[in-house]
Amino acid sequence: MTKTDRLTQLFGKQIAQGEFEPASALPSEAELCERFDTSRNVMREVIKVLSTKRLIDAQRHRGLFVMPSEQWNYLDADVLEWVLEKGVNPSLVRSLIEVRSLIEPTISRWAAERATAVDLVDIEASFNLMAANPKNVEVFHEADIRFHRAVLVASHNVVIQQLSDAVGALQRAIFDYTFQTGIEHMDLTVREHRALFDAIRCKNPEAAEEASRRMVTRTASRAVAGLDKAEGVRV
Amino acid sequence: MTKTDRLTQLFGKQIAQGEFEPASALPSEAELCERFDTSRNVMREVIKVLSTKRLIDAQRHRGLFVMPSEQWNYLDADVLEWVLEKGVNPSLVRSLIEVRSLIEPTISRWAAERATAVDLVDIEASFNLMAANPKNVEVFHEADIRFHRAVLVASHNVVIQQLSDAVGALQRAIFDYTFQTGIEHMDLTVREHRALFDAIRCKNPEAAEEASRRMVTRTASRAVAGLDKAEGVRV
DNA sequence: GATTTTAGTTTGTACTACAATTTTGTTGAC
DNA sequence: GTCAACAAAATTGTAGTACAAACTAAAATC
Repeated sequence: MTKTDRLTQLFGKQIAQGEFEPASALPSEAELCERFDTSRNVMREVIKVLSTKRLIDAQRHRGLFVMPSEQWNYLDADVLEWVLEKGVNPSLVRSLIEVRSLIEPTISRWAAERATAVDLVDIEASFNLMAANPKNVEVFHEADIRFHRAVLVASHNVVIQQLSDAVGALQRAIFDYTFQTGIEHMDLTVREHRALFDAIRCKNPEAAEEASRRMVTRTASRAVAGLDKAEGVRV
Repeated sequence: MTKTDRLTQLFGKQIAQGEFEPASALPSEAELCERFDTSRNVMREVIKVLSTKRLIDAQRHRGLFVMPSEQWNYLDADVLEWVLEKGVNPSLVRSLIEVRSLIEPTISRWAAERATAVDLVDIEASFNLMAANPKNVEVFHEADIRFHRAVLVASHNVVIQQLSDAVGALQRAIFDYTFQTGIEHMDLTVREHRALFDAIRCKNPEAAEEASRRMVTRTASRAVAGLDKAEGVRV
C-alpha cells in the first residue's frame, strides 16, 4: 500500500467521520502537506481521489471545502465504510436497508431466471461453505457475503452488480447489530439460504424472490431493532 | 475547466469507448504524457481519477491496465455518459432500464409517504414547467429530468439519491430512442406526470407507485423497441 | 540449459519554480 | 470615517528535475 493510498484512507476517514465541519473550508494544500507530512504531489492526488468520491469540493484559487454530507457518494465502498465504521448513522443505515430490501428480492428473481451453470457452481460452493461452518463465525460470514455476491453476478445486470461493493460494506458494517451466535440461528440462516439456492437452481423466480424477501425482511427487522436499541428510540 | 479535467474527460472517454483493448496494458505514464502533451503531474492526477472510477487498474512498477468492462463503475455519471455517448451498448441500456423499472415506482411510493411541503414546491414547479412548454422540446425535457429528481429528493433516502446522476445520464443518453415530437405524446406525458404529482401531493403511496410504474413501463418498452430497431434483433 | 547478475524500465515520492487568479491589506482621497 | 483604487500576499494549476524502489528482461556465468 502506497503512501498516497494510506493518506487517502486517513484523510477520507477523518472527513467522513466529521472531524471537519461539514460544508466548511479545509486547510490549504500547503497546510495539509505539513499536517500529513508529505509532498504536495501526493497530497494533490489524495485530494483528487476524495473529490471524485464527492467528499471534497476543490475550487480553483479558492481552497478546499467539505462537501455537504447529503452529496457524499454513499455508493462508494470506501465512503460507506468510513462513514459506518465510527458511529453508525441511523438515517444512513435505514436508507441502506431500504435499498437492500428493495433490490435483493428482484436480484434473486433475475438470478433464478438467468443463472448459468457457471454461476450455479459459485453459488453452490458458497452455500456449502456456509452449511459446513455453522460454528466458525468468520468463515460463515465471509461465505454469506460471497453467496450474495454470486447471486448478484448470476442476475446478469452490470449496473446492479456495481452495488455489490456497497452492499458488502453495509453487511460488514451492520454485522454487529444483526450478530447472533446461537446454533439455532445459524441453522435458520442456512435453511433460508438453502431455500434461495434451491429456487435459483430449479429456475423458479417466484420462489427465489419470496425466499430472498424472507431473508432480507428478517435481517432488516433485526438491524432496525438494533438501531432502536442503540438510539433508545422507536420510529 | 482545467487541463487536468479536460484530459480526464478525453482519456476517460477514449477508454470507455473502447479505443484501448479491454483488460490490456496501457501506454506508460511517460508515453501518455507525450501523447497528451502534458506534465507527469497532471497525467498522474488524471490516472488517479480514472482509477477511482474503476476504468484503469494501476499496478505499482508494472504499468497501467484497462479494467475489464464489467467492473467499470456504471453508477458514475461520467462513466455512463462516456459509454453511452458513442455507440449505445444494448446490454448496458437494458441493465439500466431494468434498474430504473425496479426503483422508480418505489421511489414514488416513498415520496408520497414522506414528501414535505418544501419537496412539493419543487415537484409542482417542475411539473408546471413541463405542462406550460409542450412544444419546447429542450425545456420540456429539462423539466422532465428536474421533476424526477425532485421526486427522488422527496423520497428522503440519501443512498438512492446518489443514483440520480446516473439516472439523469441514462435519460439523456436514451433520449434519442424514446424521442417523440407529436403533441399527443406530450399530452400523454403531461397527464402521466400529473397523475404522479397528484398522488404524491395527496399522500397516496399506492397511486403514486402505480402511476410511476405506468410511466416507466411505457418509456422502457419504447426504449427497448428502439434498441431492437437499432440492432435489427428481437429479444 | 539453468541460475545468477546486471542493466533498463516503470512507478512512487519529493522538491523547486512560475503563472493565473482570488483574497487580503494598505494607501489615499474625499 | 468611508469608500475606492491599488499593491501585496496567498492559493491553486502546471511544468520540470531528481532519486528511490521494484519489477522485467537480457546478459553472463556456471
